[in-house]
Amino acid sequence: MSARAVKNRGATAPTVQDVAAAAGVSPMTVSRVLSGGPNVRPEKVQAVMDAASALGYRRNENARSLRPGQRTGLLGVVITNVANPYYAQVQLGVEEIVTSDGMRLLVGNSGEDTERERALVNDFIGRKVDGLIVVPAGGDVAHLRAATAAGVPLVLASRQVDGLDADVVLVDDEGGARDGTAHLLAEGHRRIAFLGNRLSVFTSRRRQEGFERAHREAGVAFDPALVRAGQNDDVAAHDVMIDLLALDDPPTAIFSANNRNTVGVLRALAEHRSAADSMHIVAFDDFELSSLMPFTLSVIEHDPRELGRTAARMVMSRMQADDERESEMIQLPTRFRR
Amino acid sequence: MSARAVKNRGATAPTVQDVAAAAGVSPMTVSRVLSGGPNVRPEKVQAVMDAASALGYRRNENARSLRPGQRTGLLGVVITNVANPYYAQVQLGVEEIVTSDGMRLLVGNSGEDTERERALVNDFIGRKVDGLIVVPAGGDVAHLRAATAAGVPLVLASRQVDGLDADVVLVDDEGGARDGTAHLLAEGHRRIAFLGNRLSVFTSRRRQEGFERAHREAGVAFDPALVRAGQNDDVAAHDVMIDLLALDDPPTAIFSANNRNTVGVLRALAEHRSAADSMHIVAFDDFELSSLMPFTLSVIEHDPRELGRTAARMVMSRMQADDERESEMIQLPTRFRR
DNA sequence: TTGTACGCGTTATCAG
DNA sequence: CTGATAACGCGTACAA
Repeated sequence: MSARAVKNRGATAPTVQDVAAAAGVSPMTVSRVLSGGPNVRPEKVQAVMDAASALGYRRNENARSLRPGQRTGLLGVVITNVANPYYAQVQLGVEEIVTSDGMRLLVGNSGEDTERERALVNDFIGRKVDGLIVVPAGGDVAHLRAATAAGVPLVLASRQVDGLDADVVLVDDEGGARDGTAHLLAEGHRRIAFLGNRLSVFTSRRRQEGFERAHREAGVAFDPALVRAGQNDDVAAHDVMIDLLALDDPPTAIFSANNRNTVGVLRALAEHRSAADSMHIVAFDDFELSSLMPFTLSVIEHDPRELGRTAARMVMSRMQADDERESEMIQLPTRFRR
Repeated sequence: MSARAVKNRGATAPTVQDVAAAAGVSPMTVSRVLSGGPNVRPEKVQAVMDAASALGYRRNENARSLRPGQRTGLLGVVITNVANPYYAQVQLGVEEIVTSDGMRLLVGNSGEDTERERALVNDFIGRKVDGLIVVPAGGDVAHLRAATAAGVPLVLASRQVDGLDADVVLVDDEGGARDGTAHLLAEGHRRIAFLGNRLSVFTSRRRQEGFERAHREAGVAFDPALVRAGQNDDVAAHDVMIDLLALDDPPTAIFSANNRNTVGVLRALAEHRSAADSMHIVAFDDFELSSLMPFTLSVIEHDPRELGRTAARMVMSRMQADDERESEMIQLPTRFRR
């Protein structure tokens, strides 16, 4: 059978009208049957079912959602970086929850770009999503405020945004970073480098605060020259790490604030085995096979999938028409693993 | 400002009508302006723009797509496992291409379950996606055939399906597996274990064929007791690997057919350091930090993101109304890295 | 250059 | 229990 034989490009999809005609009933009866509506004679139900499957009828969800009071069953998810395994897990957690209600995911990648995030959010609103889960890139939040104003339930994931009243689910960034740093300090390290994203990224700021708090609590001053915030990917982190190793007085331990930085740090250390042997690394975000790494590596674990699930539950609970609760904040725990 | 103050749950979103009224023109003029249509007096254009932004108007894409000849701008993507970093990359590649045309991704996770795949595909068709990219779970393909019959361009990614006439983009599974296995044989290994997914999974079958071909070409018989196909995740692979290590005559090398099995293999070897030291592992699918693993590990690399890009290009080129080409198959190369 | 009328596919309402 | 009618928001065809 050739491609041509089975294609059907021009053919318009069958509609309720077609099914109705084939079943010898009115479109309304078809609609009733397919929506599981009551009060239809069994024989007609059968006729409709037969006609529908014979014609390969599938309800046009877009037309359906046009009617007032109908949901689209779409959830918009805007993520800063889908390729980051961490966020892939978040996406999976979200899907896991909403799929049981027959909802579908409209997924967009912002690439940490506020402008792209704005475009995605606006597009999703235009597609009448029933809710939005956003990992905000930061910067201007007018589009997020607009979403809320448009009555679309919004949940922020991983990152909080100033001046925006919305539900948010976070990881205990500061506490986790504090614990990890405290561990290094307790081991006697006094020159601990910090590698993280730029300070405008919520999680990085919080993790840096935890790093600083641990120092304060231990009564140890940290060297600002060892604090490097601004690496968005592993390549940049690698270069910064090489820099640090070249210092006259290099760090004896590393605190890496996220998995992109960790990858760069480890790659750099692999090129400097001698330095690596005495180096203790504490990494925020666990990653697959981290325990097999040939380094002294401890991780601050947390559960991205659970974060996705939590965000999904929050947004779904907001979809109740009569929901009027104040916005809430949920913080998920971290766990230090030596 | 409290949550309540800014929410607007009941308010219906502004429509062309509202914008028209505010701008003092007819709805048609609004539509023209927003679609970039020609022949509208500049002052009215301005009035419409102002009114639209003042009201926070966003075109209802669902209503728009209802009109004949209009696209939804949606692309359905069905993946077997979003949490697998490999497929996360595929998703990213797809998005990268289609986003430049303003298209959005409807993403679903089938979890290797044909039934869930069917539900997703049917739902996506009902949402009038302009195209579909599916990593098929295998088994019954009636729903995929139905998609094609409904005129929805379909591209299979990673895996081929028998008896279905559709575009497909694959990795050179057999060639890659053959190369990797040949390398082990050339090194003198004679007892090479194979760990892969169940045989009904297209890629695993092809990779196993490559494994066997390399043996035939080298004139070496492989021990069927060392061929273990059926592990879907790293836990199962770990257990199988432990089994293999316990054999009286254990393998001296491992061929792992995918990244899930590789993770399990490495975890098991980490528990048996002595066995690990003499073991050479060849793994299909590269993974982050693979080069830092404290094992003799070679990988068969390929580019999942490029696979996603290719699939996206294929499906987009099929969206031309007059497309009548026969379906095609593109196979992406692999590269062996010692 | 601008406006009116209609229909896309669906379902709520109401009459029968 | 069933069907006719209308309307959801938008864009095309046609009229002005």
